[in-house]
Amino acid sequence: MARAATTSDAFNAVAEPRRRQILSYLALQERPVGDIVAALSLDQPSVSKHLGVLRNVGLVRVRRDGRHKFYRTNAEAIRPLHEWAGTFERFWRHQLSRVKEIAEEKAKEAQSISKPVVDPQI
Amino acid sequence: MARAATTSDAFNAVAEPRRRQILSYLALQERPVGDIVAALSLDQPSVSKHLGVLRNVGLVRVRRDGRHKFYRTNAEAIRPLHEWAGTFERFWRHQLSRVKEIAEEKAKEAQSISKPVVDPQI
DNA sequence: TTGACATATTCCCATATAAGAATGTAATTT
DNA sequence: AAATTACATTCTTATATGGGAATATGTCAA
Repeated sequence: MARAATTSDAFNAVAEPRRRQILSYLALQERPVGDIVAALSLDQPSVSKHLGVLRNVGLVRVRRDGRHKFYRTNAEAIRPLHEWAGTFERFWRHQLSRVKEIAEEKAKEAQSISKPVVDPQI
Repeated sequence: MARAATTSDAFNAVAEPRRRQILSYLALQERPVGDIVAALSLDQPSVSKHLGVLRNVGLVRVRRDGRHKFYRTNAEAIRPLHEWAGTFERFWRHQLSRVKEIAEEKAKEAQSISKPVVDPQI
């Protein structure tokens, strides 16, 4: 079996850096394809293809106006990703506090070496 | 150019569902490879390969003990993902409030139809 | 040393990419 | 209708994948 399609879910879709750029660009305001091309200096077909992937997984929405198509990011679709990553938050907090503890222990050691047994308070 | 390597960053690495499972499993406690194989019912070579990818991008750490290797997830490495997704939080909040507004407007309409012009307060 | 156990690596294969180039399609203007 | 503008699709190509099977490596035990 090969790698899962980029269109299989939001996780695969946002693995591509340009698609993340596009999402950020379209989060603030809807934009026609040409603006994305200009703003991110990518080729037009490339942008259309990336937008196709993003549309497929619901990460962007389109609105047509004459010969322009306005795309905007559908932030809701990014939420599952945020939530999945969020389930690890308590773990990285623990890790951080362990790192802190160790750092503090080391600092203490260093202190007791440089200042042998003089004036423990302060 | 082909798709970026799964080992190019955390985004690509976690795009694979089994690797996300492994990360969740190893978040609570370090585990030898055999436990992962049993818990997720995957083939051992498959697990080793996934662990290789995760190790490459710093998503897991290893400790050897005799002929066992204990893996644990390095939650810190998931943080950038959480933070990137988090930059869209205010947008999905806005979207939600818009949806709410619309729902409330509709409810109001429905109400004014069923209760024509009777007692607007309350 | 031999053997058993735990994990890693290699090879093969079907599949999917992303970029680039070229072409297609749809809507608008002249 | 012809030309133009704005996007989308198709084709090719180099490259990477994940699973399965087989094999290699490393560590301990008898």
